[in-house]
Amino acid sequence: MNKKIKLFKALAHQTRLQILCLLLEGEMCVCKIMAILELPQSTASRHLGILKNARLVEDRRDGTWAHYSLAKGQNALTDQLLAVLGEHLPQTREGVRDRQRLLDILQKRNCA
Amino acid sequence: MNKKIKLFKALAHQTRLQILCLLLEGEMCVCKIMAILELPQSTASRHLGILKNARLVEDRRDGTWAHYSLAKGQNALTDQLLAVLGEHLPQTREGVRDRQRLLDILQKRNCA
DNA sequence: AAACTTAATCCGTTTTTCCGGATATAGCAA
DNA sequence: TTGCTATATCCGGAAAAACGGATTAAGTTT
Repeated sequence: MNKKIKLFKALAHQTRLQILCLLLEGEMCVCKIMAILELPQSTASRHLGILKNARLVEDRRDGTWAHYSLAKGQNALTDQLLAVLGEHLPQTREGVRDRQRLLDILQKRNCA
Repeated sequence: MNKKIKLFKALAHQTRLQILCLLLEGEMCVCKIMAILELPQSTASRHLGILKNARLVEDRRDGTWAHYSLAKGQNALTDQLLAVLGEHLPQTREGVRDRQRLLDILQKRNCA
């Protein structure tokens, strides 16, 4: 499929925008994203796969863990879109709520 | 539906990106878009309706004609996205081809 | 090795989107 | 009025996307 279309299709889903919004805070593993967004494991993994396939995120493997982060600096269009999203997503209702849940989970687990 | 999601869903289709790319050249009526993109009338109208519903374009009526144009200055997110698109779409293979077809049609019809 | 953990993929089902001919609406022209 | 043009909407079917439990794969721990 056309690269640009794949990119915009990847952005056209509530859950995936929420994942990108979380990743604005930094690298995150699949299990944390599942916990914060209350997603079944297969659903979280599938959405991350779509984002990765669209080159919006990239993953780093560490044993059984997969850490995802925003794919900045790879492509001008992607960078510009991520910048625009970074300006608007955190303000949304979902953005604020999800960031609070991230804090809650970090506290409970007592880790960075 | 969520406003932002509707916006990104509207962008997630090849034909609609082509329409936006054409509108970067200025206001355009439905029949010209049909002709350039070789779309059935109902298909062209439907895609324009989706773009309008997402507040990416707006229409101006003049008798039986409907003239569509980019909806700039209405919303910060939309403006930023249109700016990004304006920077990237015209360079694409489809963008170049469609602009040429626009010129061809303007010549044939011998009008501005 | 056996048990456990993390994550990707598979698969059948549901939901959403897309398509375009047919129809409806409204303005214009003869 | 009658006919013509431009556009929107309707409708039934096709295609694509999303869903989540089940399975698989790979790494870790005991």
